[in-house]
Amino acid sequence: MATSVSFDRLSHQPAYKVVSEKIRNAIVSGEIQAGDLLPTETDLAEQFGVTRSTVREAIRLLEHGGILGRAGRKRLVVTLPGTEAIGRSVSSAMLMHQVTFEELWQVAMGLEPLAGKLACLSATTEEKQLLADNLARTAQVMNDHDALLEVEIEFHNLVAEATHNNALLLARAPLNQLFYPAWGAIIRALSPGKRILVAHRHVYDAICAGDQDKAEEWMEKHMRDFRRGIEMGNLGFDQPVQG
Amino acid sequence: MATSVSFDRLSHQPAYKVVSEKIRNAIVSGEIQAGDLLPTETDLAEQFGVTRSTVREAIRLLEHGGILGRAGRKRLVVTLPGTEAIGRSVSSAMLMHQVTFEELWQVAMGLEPLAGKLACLSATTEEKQLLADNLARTAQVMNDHDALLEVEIEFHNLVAEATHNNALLLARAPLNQLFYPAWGAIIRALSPGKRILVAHRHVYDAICAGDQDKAEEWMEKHMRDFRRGIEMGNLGFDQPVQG
DNA sequence: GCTGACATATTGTCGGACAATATGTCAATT
DNA sequence: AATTGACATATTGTCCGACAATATGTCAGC
Repeated sequence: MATSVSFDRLSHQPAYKVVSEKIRNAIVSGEIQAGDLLPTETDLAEQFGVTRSTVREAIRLLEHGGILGRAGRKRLVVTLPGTEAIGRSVSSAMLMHQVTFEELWQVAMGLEPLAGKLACLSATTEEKQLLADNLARTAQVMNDHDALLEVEIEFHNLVAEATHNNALLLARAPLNQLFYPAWGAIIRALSPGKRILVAHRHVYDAICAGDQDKAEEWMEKHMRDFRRGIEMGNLGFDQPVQG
Repeated sequence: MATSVSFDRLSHQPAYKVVSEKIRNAIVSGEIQAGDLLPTETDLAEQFGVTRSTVREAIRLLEHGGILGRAGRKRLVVTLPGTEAIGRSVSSAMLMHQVTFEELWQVAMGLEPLAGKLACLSATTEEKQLLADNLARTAQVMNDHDALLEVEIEFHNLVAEATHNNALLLARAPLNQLFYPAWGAIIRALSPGKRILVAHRHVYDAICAGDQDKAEEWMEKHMRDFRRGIEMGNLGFDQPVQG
């Protein structure tokens, strides 16, 4: 017979990918710190023994993940991928997967109450103050739909940040992004300023009092309101979210 | 006075970014379906009126997000970014943010029990069968650490898939990836095969019975075991996760 | 010390070139 | 008829060199 030996499928990775991986490793392993400037393209090209074009392609590969950013729109800088970068890429994936409001909401029901609960444990006085400021502004703009949307989103972000849990922040970033337009539609359709303010106030009180159960419970109520809002506004709860 | 008019800060986006955005839009908006072949680089260059190098950089930008993949290592194909692609990019972000086990675990405590609960509503008989198969294999390999790790991870993935909630799948992908090594360490240190099997079995039973509360509860117990494992194994519960 | 002029460095874009490899075509062979 | 082989073609990966636009640094002059 002929097939006595079998060979591994040899993987001829393109150079730009190899270069990209090397740079990524140097970054993730901490060899290059966040905030450091990357060597110039010409330098990198020399070091790796490839052309500048190849280096450029490698860099683009990393740039989108938010690992690399520009400092003053020239030199590239190693950056911590923030929630925006992650939110963008994951939420566009969700869009392509035709995720429905219901699916999004279910995940948010897992994460937002959790955020409220955890915030009770770790919110600093500064963060509590920011929440208080937010509440005050909410009370003022209750009838201005656009402004209300802003403070509503901000409130949830503040609570999430108060958890000091980066994993949570990154996980909920895409949800945030996708809910944005939906919240806007609900607010315009139902003017739920009052209900929002009440729920937020309870969550805030709970956080200040360190009452985890109450924070969790009111966050949950708040999210259920959101769901009812979509249903009542006939915004298509089982429809794919729109970008 | 001089400042009667004010000019917008003109944003001179580099061409490769513009091209990348245009392609991305065409994809996300559904103008190009997943599975479609992208035009060749030369074509794109002509259409956009730029050089091939520029097009290539634009493509690299999208390639990393998993939106574009290769068909047979030549032509580029529009692809749905799967959980692997998302998992990779988000988990590397979490690594850079020095996320601790505790933070990860907290998020998992929000998502895994939720997955169990939702799976009760939507698991098909096929999926239940897959879970049953997994349980059978788990019983067999209980003392083989590597194999046990595999089936353990698989079980959680199967439950998550049984929810048919893409948002949930994408959100938990990075956690999965980061827990992997930790699970391995726990299993090697404590040989918790028995406890794992018991918990899995209860979750499975609950899913088959459609008992949401029970599924949620046992998933929670299972995750608490995981936490105790890290603590008992002295694996540094408040330490940053290692890649 | 600040300003402005100037040199320099770095990125963004272009154009062309070539090797390696898939893909398609078509005749020759069995 | 199906397979094989030879050949032309298309497409990607990589290289080179070039230039414009723009930050950045330097240094004289006020």
